[in-house]
Amino acid sequence: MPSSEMPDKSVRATPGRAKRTTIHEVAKDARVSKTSVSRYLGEERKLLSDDLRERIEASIKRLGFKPDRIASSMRGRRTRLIGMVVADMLNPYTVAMMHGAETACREQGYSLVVCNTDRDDELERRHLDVLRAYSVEGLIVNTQGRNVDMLQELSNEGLPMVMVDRRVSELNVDMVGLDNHHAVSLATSHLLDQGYRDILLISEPIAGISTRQERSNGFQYALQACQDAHGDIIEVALTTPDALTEALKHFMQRPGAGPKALLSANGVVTTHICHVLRRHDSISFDTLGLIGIDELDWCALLDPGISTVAQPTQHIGQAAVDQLLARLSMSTRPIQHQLFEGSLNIRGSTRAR
Amino acid sequence: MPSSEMPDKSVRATPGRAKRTTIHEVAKDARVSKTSVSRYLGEERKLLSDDLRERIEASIKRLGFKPDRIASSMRGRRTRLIGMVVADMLNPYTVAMMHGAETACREQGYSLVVCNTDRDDELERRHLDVLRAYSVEGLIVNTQGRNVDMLQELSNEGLPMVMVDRRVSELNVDMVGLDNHHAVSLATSHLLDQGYRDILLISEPIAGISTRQERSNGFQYALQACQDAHGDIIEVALTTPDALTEALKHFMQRPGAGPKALLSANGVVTTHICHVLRRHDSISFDTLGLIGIDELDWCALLDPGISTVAQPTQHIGQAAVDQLLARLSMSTRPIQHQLFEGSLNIRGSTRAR
DNA sequence: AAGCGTTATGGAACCGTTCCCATAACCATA
DNA sequence: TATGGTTATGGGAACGGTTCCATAACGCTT
Repeated sequence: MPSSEMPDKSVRATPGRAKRTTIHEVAKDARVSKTSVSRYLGEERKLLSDDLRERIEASIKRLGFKPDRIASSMRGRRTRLIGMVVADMLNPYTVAMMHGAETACREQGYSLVVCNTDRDDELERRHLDVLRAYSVEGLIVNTQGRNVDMLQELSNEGLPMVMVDRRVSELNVDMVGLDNHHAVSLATSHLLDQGYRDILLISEPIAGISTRQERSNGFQYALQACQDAHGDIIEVALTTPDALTEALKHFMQRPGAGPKALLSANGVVTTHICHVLRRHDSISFDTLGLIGIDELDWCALLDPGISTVAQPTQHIGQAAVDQLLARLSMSTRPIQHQLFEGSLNIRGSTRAR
Repeated sequence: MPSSEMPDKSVRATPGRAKRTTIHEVAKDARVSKTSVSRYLGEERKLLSDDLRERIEASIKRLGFKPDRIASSMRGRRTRLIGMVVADMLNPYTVAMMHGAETACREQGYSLVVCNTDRDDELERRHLDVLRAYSVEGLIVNTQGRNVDMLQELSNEGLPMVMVDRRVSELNVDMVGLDNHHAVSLATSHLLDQGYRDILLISEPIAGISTRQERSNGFQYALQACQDAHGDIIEVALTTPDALTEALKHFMQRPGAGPKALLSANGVVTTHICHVLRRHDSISFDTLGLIGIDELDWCALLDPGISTVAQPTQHIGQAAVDQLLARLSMSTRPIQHQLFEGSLNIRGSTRAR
């Protein structure tokens, strides 16, 4: 017998979903129809007579029945899943926001499917595809903003969506984030108050990301309050570490209008700045002020403390979920952009002398 | 007419899942049966003739059809979901591990449903219930270990499961984590090498959590290498901040066998220690050494640098997923505990003088 | 031309729920 | 007793796919 080459397809061992007690078996056990069991499970429980209710309850307990959410979402069309697409899962801001969102979801009976794009557009598309395929009931997006078409389409299909942290102007959906103008003006005026007169805003490449743009604009605006102050903005890609080093060196050497300070546009930038400073001199804020947007675990730790503007990150995540659920139950409500105010934490890094 | 009080049930606006193109419409459009379309989508594509294949492909493109994963998981029984239950989502270790897991999932076509228990047993149970209800194909658990019965049950039902970071001895499932004995011995010998002779291990309450127990045991074992060294272990609940402060004060004042050092059992503890130290003196490691398990963003930053034993956190997350998928395709393979080695980062905080 | 093994295709059952609709049971009113 | 209006219950289609099984179509032998 000639053995024909043929891949063995028989292995396919454990099936994904284990066989469990079904509503049908409960119905049989309780001598009622599956409709009644379904009623018991859902919001129509009050329609049932005491008799049926008790029998069903007993059977469910005896058989250890747990309803299958997947099956129920088939006809019922409610997956109770919320999708979340984030650009950078390792960013402390993102983490705290996720945490707030997860908590809010749980409290409302939803679960969160988290997707990380690592700032990759193609990955973002793929993730959106997947989330659509799972019929998530809503989408929280922290997007790079280069897949507007796709997001637009999803939104048009009726998928509730809320942008978080960043807004995409073409996208006509709810948004939750920081009042960047206020935050940056808080930071800038503080620096000016402390006597700094030559200020450098360090941002990641703006590249159409609203948050960065707004912080940049806000900075320029806030500077105008002080005639004799000079401000500059520099965009550095953190992927090329030397860029930041060079930028800082250049800033320090350049003759300025007065005491120098850095304004870091976000937490990741702050971290990088500190690493660069540490690598060259040991960190001292006698000759160079520093304030950053985003509070980090260690800002109070690094002697003499780094001043920050803190975002209410967990609230933001929570608010995103709230918005989503609000829209879910009232799709016609007006589009809403919900901005939170940052709060200033003054520490040693901005006590000029 | 007496108006009877009655809640308005009619609002129930947008349904969760939008109406989309179905396999049935594609079939009609391509003049084939839905079976053929299903074949095209699945792994039986090679069974189709070129003619059909092309027609189906064209129709799918024209109609913009995207298969519904929920529906396909009904009969097909593969949800392509992985559930992950973590004790503390804000812990940097957890975050990095999640990141590794998310990446691995995506690469294998799975999605991750993340649940945070905030170290609450009841919440853990609820989350497990939910994940079961979604028929996740596998479970990654970073558990408090007080719901063994439930985890056991899930595992018995055939749900592949892998514990991460912490092991629960009663649970006969795969595990991925750090070689704690090695890590702690790395740290301890380093301290001894540097001449520290009075060492305090600071841990969160052991409370049956394997990782903490192992680090504690490993510490005691490693100490034996040095006759004239003295070691102590203290468990502090970080929820009562003064406990740690008191413990440190007591340790510092007590007469010791020689130079004193702290060994922090994990990153969260390290953070707390630094905060306490900073609040009292300014941090200086001249009179007190410090090394921590878990590398943190800022350990290199805090002058003169905090020594650590770093875990390959992302690898751990990735390995957890790998294990899960391996078991998914071969349920009979032997239980495996996969331990990674930590790596020592020597910095100024352990250069005794 | 009949018989047989392959390959390509379709029909229909099925997965575990929800929901629409029909109907039985009951009470009140005419 | 007939009529009508509730209320409690069940039957079965539906959801959007997958999979089992039957069969048509096609060579290839004999």
